[in-house]
Amino acid sequence: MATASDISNAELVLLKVLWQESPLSSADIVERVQRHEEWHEKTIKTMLNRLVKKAVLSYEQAGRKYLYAPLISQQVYQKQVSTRLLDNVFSGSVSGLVAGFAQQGALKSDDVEALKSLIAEWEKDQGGQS
Amino acid sequence: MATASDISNAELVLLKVLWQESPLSSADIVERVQRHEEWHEKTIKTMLNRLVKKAVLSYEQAGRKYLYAPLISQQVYQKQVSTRLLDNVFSGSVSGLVAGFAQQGALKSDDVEALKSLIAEWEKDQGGQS
DNA sequence: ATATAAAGATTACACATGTAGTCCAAAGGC
DNA sequence: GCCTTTGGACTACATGTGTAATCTTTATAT
Repeated sequence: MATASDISNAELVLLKVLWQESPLSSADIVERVQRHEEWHEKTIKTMLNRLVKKAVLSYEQAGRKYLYAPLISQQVYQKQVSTRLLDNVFSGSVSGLVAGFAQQGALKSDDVEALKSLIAEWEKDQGGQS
Repeated sequence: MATASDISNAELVLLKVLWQESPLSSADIVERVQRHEEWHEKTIKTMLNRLVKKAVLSYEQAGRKYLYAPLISQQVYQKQVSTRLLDNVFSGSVSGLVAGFAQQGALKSDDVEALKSLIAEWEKDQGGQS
């Protein structure tokens, strides 16, 4: 099974494209990737191949082309990498993680509103559950 | 300058030891690392060497030994990796990141209390600044 | 039909990383 | 003083990753 730690930074770029829209042909992927990265077409195709081998992407044949699609969802990926960061670097402390962002001024007012809702949710569950 | 992305997972283990206590001799580092990891002494010494070359660690000579110390603080490291995760995987949305944890039940009541304080701080600053 | 272009498969190569082994010099034990 | 151990330096080697070029098989344009 494909785990997020098997996905390199460069590969993540392709995955992001496919999270936005899939399935896509390699030509489409190349075109979209090249909007932001100066990567050679051959490079991108190599990465597509490796991602298929790693079972991160699937493909279906359409004529003589392949149409690629992600086998791992963005949600699952996000969960995996953020959990690893949390455990590995912040000893499991969510607030420690957020505190860093607060210091850097990375907290936007939208974030704060969303955090308040999350906290309210959490407290409701807590009341119901405990 | 040493940036957090130059530090591999295995190397991070050594760095964590030195964040707890430094400077330490290689023998001490080996001993502490081996409390948790089954790594050969030679392996650990190779990594020490590489970390020095990468300017992640410094050393001072003490007789015929070296005493190693981190050149990057845990705070700076945490900031770098969490910012990279945030930008790269969550498009800069702190609340998106936290929402994932909330779903997984990774939020502890300590975290929630700490988050409330952070929010209160943030709102105070906001009032003063805007 | 033939030459060319396009898709994917295969091969290439340098640098990073995990995982040690070997070499050499200094320190200590006896 | 000689042998063994210990510290660090250097060497080794497989696998992963970034970055393509070449090969092979069609499809297509003329």
